[in-house]
Amino acid sequence: MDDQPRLMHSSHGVGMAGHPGLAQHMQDGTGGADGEGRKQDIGDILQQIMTITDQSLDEAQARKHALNCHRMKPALFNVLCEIKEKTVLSIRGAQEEEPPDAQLMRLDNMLLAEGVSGPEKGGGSAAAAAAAAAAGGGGSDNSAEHSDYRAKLSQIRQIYHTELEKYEQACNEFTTHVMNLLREQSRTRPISPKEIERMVGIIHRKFSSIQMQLKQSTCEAVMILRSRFLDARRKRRNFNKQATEILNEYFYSHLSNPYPSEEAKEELAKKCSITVSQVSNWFGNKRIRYKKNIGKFQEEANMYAAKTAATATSVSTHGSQANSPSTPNSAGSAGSFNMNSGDLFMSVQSLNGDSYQGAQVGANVQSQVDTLRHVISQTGGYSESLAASQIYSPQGINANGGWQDAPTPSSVTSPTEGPGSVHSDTSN
DNA sequence: AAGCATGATTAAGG
DNA sequence: CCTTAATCATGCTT
Repeated sequence: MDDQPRLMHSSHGVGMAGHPGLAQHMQDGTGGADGEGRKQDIGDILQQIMTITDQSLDEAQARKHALNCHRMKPALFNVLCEIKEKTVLSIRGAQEEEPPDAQLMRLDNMLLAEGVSGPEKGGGSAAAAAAAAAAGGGGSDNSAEHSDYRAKLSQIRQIYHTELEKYEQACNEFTTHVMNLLREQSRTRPISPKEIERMVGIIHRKFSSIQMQLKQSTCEAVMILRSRFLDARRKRRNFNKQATEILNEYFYSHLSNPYPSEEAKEELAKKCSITVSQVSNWFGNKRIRYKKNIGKFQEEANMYAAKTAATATSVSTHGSQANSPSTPNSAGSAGSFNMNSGDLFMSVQSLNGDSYQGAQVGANVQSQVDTLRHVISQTGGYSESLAASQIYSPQGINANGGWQDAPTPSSVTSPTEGPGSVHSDTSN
């Protein structure tokens, strides 16, 4: 429409030069009395049709008008109608229904599942959650990566929607345009509503194939984003120091049974701002690595044991005020434990042997026991290596490597080499 | 760059 | 589904 002037301008001269006087000839309507004349007339018309593309628009318009006014027109129209009647059946038979495209359905489903084509705002976060669930295990991850992912997804979503809208609009425009054309043409040639319908169908199909491309590329983009997101998850980042501290604290204060319950995991996860599955991972790794090389973790164990022991004792002595993570005087308390480590060890043993199976109170006691034992082992390590090794070996880990069904600590194993060979690496 | 530390993943077992 | 044990892949330190 916009380029009408351009078209007119460019082809004006050609049209006029190419067919001088044709219109005038038409309008004159030469004598229809004899067959010769009629034949020639039709020949002219055909010629005109064949060369119609060479004409400029206004010229064509004029011609069209002339044609409409031509006295032969109704007859010609009728003939065309007859021909049409005969052919329309075959046309209709050729193009009927189309099976719902499986590919398109897949794409639609995926886009819906990704939240790209779903409802407005909730879609993005839902997709992120879905991705998280697919990636990890469950639970909502609360991190920057997520928001990043979500932002990118919504960006994709936005592009998708604007493009889709554009296509839809273009499709509608084109359809109405074609329909107008057809309607106009229906004055000159027979066009049934069915035909228009069919045309519209064709247009829609064409556009929907374009839309499918859009959907496909959107899907691809989402997949890429997602895989990158998953890679980013796989690409580990160390937990921050505080989180590690909390986890270690729990681990070493539950050393005889370092299997946090679901609730405990949740709480740890919350405290460390990581997911529950990350907590599980951490404990899994920690257990296995600790068990594999207890000696290596000795120092760490002592540290955390002393720390929690200090807080624990401060709790038990001072009653309520407890949770200052910065333990006041870990060294001092360790020193004081050093004095009567033997007694404590005895009591620890008896406690450990009797009371920790199952009950919550037992577990509580047990954690204290663990803590104390660590402190003892630490002090023992400093004073006498043999005691330390004896104390250390029965950490609930039996010879088989089991943690739960550890035998009573009194059955101290330890041919010199056990995990208890502390003296060598405490200096490290 | 090498080597260790560490979070995540996977296979196997219960 | 949870655990262990092995392994991967990366981060950090040396």
